[in-house]
Amino acid sequence: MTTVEKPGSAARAVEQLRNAMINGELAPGTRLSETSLTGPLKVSRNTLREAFSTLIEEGLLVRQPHRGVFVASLSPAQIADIYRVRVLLECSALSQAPTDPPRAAGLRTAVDDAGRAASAGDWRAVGTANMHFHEQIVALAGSPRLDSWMRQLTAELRLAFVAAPDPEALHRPFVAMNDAITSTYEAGDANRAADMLRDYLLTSERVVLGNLP
Amino acid sequence: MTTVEKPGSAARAVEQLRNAMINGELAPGTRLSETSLTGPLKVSRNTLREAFSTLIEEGLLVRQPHRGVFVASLSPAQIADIYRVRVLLECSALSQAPTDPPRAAGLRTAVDDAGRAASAGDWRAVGTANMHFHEQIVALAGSPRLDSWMRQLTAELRLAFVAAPDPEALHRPFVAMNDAITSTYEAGDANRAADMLRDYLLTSERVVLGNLP
DNA sequence: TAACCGCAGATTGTTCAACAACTCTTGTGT
DNA sequence: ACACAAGAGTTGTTGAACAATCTGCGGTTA
Repeated sequence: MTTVEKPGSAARAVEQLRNAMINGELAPGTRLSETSLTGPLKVSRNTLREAFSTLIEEGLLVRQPHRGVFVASLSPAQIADIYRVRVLLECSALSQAPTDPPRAAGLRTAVDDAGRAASAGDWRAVGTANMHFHEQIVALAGSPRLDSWMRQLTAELRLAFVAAPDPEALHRPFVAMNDAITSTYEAGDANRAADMLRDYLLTSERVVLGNLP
Repeated sequence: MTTVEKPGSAARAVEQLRNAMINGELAPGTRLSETSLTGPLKVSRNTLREAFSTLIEEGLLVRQPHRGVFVASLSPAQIADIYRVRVLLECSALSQAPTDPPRAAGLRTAVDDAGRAASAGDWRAVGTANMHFHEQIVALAGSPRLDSWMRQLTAELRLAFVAAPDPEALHRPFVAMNDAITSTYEAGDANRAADMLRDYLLTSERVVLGNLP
């Protein structure tokens, strides 16, 4: 007996808002008026506020009391903090992970997805696949909690991506690196793969900070 | 001009519920009926639901759709996961932290608080001080995000504490270890302190798992 | 002119009442 | 004993209302 996963109005509103932010339709800093969103989303103000609450907890929205909720915009310091945490989580997960084919499969499919999207020139899809790749790295640790936190990190980072003027420069360089890291891990040298990943992340941080508006 | 931090009804309800859970007045597994809580908390159902949302995101409550919200009860697997993450976060933060007196001060005050509470026989306060000690360890990393996550971990762990039959056995052994770890860190040997901390945590995990109801 | 003040107008925070959708229990029939 | 339908109770969602707070505009004063 499989649970049917009925969405529910609030969950649907959360999903729509999250997608709108990730797709760049809601730029960081945008103010989300309660009354003017009840129409398009077809939900009541109370339900909308509940949706806001969960997105605020996820860090995608920010509430300024009595002024409204805004799409979060990451400061350089916050981005640096995210990368500090990423280095910690991802390198630990990768270096301590035993090398076994089933676990490597998740990495490989993410790498392939990124390659296909890059060939098609769809840089937003490349970004999505890249983030999925890093989520798979953390998944090597086998901790549901770390998985959840990592998803939150990637979601917030995408807010910085959509604000960037040059998506190709942001995602192009890392497709090959993903491949190299995965190959090294598949070859059994997890520690060397973790070292490559650390350099990767420091480079990525510079690129992202350099692409801020 | 300092912001006055007006609580707001929702935030006040969150605070009351959280305290009630940490103090053991709401045992894990308890069902929280919406209608029967609007009275004591003096808030409307909608506001109460907003409070539930934040506590659910914090992991202290669990929602079963159309059935209600329940005080979270940690399974042994979840506790093991929490400790896996704690080892990762705390040991990393401690080993990579430079030794300087202002940072050590936070640790030392938490240790002293625990010692005083232990002398007074107030084991719940000892547990609180212990958790504060570990939050201070993570604070050595200087990452607001890790601080936030660590607070969440300690809050959830307290749910396991209140369900334990013997609080003294749960907290007594670790006061001295806190002191030893802090002294080692103050002496400049952060790596050795991190090793001690790892053993500490593995011991603590066994104690907590052994004290499950 | 420029700075300050106060007053509408709009928006958020919170409450209340109602109804739909769903779950659990109870009682009935076979 | 088992299946099933009716009922009661709870959650999910909506809409309207009011208080508290912020914003922007216009007027006053130096």
